[in-house]
Amino acid sequence: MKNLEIADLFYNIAEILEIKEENPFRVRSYRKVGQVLETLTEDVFKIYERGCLAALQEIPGVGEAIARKIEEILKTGRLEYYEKLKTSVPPGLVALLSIPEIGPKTARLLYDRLKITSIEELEKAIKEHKVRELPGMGAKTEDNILRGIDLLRRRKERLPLGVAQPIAQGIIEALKVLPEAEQVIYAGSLRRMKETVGDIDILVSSTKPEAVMDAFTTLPQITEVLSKGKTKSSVIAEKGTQIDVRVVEPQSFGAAIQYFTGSKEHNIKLRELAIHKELKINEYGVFRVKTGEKIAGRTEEEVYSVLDLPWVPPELREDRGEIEAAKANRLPILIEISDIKGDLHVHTNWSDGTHTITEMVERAERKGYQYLAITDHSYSLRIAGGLSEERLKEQIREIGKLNEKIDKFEILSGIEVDIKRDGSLDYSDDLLKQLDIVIAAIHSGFKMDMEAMTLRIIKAMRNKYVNIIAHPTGRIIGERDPYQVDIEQQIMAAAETGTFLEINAFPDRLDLKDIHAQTAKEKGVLLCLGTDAHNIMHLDLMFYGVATARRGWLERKDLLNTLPVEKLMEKLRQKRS
DNA sequence: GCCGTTTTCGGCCCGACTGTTTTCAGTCG
Repeated sequence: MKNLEIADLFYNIAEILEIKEENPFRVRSYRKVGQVLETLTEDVFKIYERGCLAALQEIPGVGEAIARKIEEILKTGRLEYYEKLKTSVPPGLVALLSIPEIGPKTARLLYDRLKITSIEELEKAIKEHKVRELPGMGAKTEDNILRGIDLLRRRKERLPLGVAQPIAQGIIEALKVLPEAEQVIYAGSLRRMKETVGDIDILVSSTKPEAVMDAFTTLPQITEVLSKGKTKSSVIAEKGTQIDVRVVEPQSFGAAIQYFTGSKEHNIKLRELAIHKELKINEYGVFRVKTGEKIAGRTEEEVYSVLDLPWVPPELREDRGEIEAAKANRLPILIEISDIKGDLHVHTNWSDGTHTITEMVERAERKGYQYLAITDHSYSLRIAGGLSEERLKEQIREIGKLNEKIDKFEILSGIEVDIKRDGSLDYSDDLLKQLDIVIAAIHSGFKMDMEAMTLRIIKAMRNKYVNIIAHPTGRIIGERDPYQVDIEQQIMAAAETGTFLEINAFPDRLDLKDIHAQTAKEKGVLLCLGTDAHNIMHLDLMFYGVATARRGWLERKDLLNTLPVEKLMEKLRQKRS
């Protein structure tokens, strides 16, 4: 079983235990292990091979009991404990938990009293008004559960960051004009720049919260109000997106941003730290337990500071070692958008882009870049107007002429060359040699098995003219899974051959993803950012690439295109010599 | 079930909203 499957298994255990009203901390332990396994870059099996149970117990949240369970899963492909546990609860009952409004207590009650074991049976019981007869239930609860079922059925996948961010921005603009609203900001996974966002959290500081709530719940883009209180409301807006708005007093704004930015795991760790210092953290501030005195809350920096920690950038707040790093004063100095000196993956109307080389260059200059790599598609990709050898030579000459005309800016002639099924490239080495930069990528034959795909890419890396592998796993978020490729081997091969790996900044891709970028950095691989722009507006997508790099703990030195042009050219030529 | 600059045992994050209650339990984030 793979990491994600094992994680799912532990999640299931947690849910069943919850229905059985087991010790909630035990439930949390299983859930925690699920979360950790999901974000682990190394295969659990490899960890186990390396050092058996002891190595497994190095994984945070894994103790002796769970290590033994993982061992059993790896050895036998199943877990006896889980198989037994499953039989103790009707299978449909766990599914009820996925309905918003229904938690373990309600699920249990529905089963004990009405023998309900599926969503369909629950619907039927509600229509017969049987649920309202149960203790603690009423007509309104029945309505809410029905609405929950409806919500579940039309619930969308998590939104890609590139979709959620503009929606949030729109709401923020609308709230900012309110005279009652002082500061407005998005928090949650959006502020942490996670690649997908479940719902949008917005935070407002105001001394008149009710006025803000009234205005928010009546905005034109809102289609449904789920709940509305004095300081907190939830609504459904464009594309079925849930938006939660929370209002706090200005003197608590910092504590509230910290609290609502999360992640949950990060915050739990912080609060545990606070307890050791006899402090209590909530969304209103940091308080002394004994006296109730408030000692921080206006800014986020204050909150971290009273815990003797430096401020932690939101992109790092995933409980993946950032608190330990902060304690030791070893937080990375994350790359900023202003560190980016140029875009290294750009298409023009020579292939499937919409704008000319000149138009792209002008836009890049206006963004303050020092260089731009023109990397149109290669011949195999006919559908995208891939360049023939002749056309590419022509483009090289054209770029040469343009470079003579401009000052203080360098246009790099490049290509996004297709890696063919056998790992060979679309053009001869003689032609590749004439380019400043060669990006290699896979655009066809996605369905190869892992071994073949990995070899295919590694073979391309061994070509001394290939500088960069573009979108190394080929995923399209929410649409296409990554191709089967051994990412660890790919990273090792990149280190060995002096090839760079791209973080494709296009928000549907973000490929490499955060945790893989981090692994690459740790293995000494240099990464580079490219927007894959097909028009001038796309050059602005660099924002999302930088966010992904930051989530991967990358610093300026870890990225190719933070270098000034001379150093960049030097790096690009290194592999050839 | 995990974990340790209080601890190898006894803790384990915190509050808003809702609906059903007459003071609170359940759910959610």
